[in-house]
Amino acid sequence: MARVGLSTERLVRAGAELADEIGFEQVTASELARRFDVKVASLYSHVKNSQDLKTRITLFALEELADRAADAIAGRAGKDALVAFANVYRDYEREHPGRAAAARMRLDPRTAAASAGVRHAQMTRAILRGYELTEPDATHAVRLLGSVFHGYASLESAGGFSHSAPDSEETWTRILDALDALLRNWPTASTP
Amino acid sequence: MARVGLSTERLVRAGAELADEIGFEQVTASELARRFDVKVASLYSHVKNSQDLKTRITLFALEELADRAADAIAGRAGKDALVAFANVYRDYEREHPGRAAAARMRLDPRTAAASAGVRHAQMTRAILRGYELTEPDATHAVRLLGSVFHGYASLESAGGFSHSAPDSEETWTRILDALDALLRNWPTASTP
DNA sequence: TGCATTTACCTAAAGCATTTAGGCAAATGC
DNA sequence: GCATTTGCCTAAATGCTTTAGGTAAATGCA
Repeated sequence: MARVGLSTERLVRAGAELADEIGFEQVTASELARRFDVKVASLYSHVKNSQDLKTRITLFALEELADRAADAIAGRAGKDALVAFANVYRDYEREHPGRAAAARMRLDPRTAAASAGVRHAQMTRAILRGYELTEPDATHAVRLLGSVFHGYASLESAGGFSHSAPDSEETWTRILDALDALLRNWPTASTP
Repeated sequence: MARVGLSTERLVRAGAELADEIGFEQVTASELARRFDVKVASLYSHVKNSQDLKTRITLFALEELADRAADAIAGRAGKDALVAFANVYRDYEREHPGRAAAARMRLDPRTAAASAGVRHAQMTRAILRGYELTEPDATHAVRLLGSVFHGYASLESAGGFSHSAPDSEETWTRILDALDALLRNWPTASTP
């Protein structure tokens, strides 16, 4: 019985690739075992169960995404940083749709708190250094940006903006313009 | 053999309730059959398959949500309409988390085009009548609002904003203030 | 090198969800 | 009151998940 050389690491990476190919929801232990030409039960020495596998793929995607974002914002500030940062999310969605879907998966609070998710929030806050926001407005803005990036990627990948003018590319640019303008001129109080 | 009185309609409604109780992802034909105290195979006279059931729950949720939104914006305009409209989404998420998750499920393009999803887009556009936006800016703004509502609900339900100050309620209010300000002052061109 | 231990993958089996085929009894229509 | 339709059934195949226990390959140490 030849050994294939399974490991948690290899399973997670292969799982991420599989997600990009067939969709994150479709990633199963069975399919993954098939890819490695191995019996399903063999995976259970490396991952606790199917849920554990998916969680690890999510954590992997969050890390990868955070690394890319960190690269993108290094040496940039203001709108330049905002655009570079935002484009990381959008590009990741296009390049790795399965991993991006994984990155949107709900994690239990403890796992989430120990994930690269916190790096994402920190980087978003760093972007805001280029704008003059003080607490608690900075936090509100972090949450707004997170919502927009998350929501836009999700809707766009669901095909929400395709087959209608103007094209999604154009909208994305204009949304970033709008967010930049908003951050430079964040309203201080409710204006009914 | 007593007849329970299954129908597609009843299955979908019960499926929606089940989703709110145990989560949309956890809704299965088996669990639904259990609720009706009926054998699983019996469901297959009323829905094509498990995917069909989920799709119908999604369509149902989209309709219900669109009806609520229509009620909310009737007789309102400007920021008043924007806030009422946005709150429908947020309240629905809290009141019916499973249905809200269903409403976020990816539909195939043909099904989506025939769904209440188009009403949502139309209503969002109607909201913008209170602001002075011309095409293509109105479309960009529709997409931005969709992204924010979608993204915020998704992140909030995933617990993204809990256990940290300021509370989510406060952020939501301030985000709506910000969106209102942005729509009243939508940037016309790129401002580097 | 030779043997013991650990490790990696295996077979077997049970549990549960999905789906189809075919049957019987209850409801419906004439 | 009988024929037809309809609703729910049983039975069975398929596939994914998970655990238990076995065997052979790799590793380590004398």
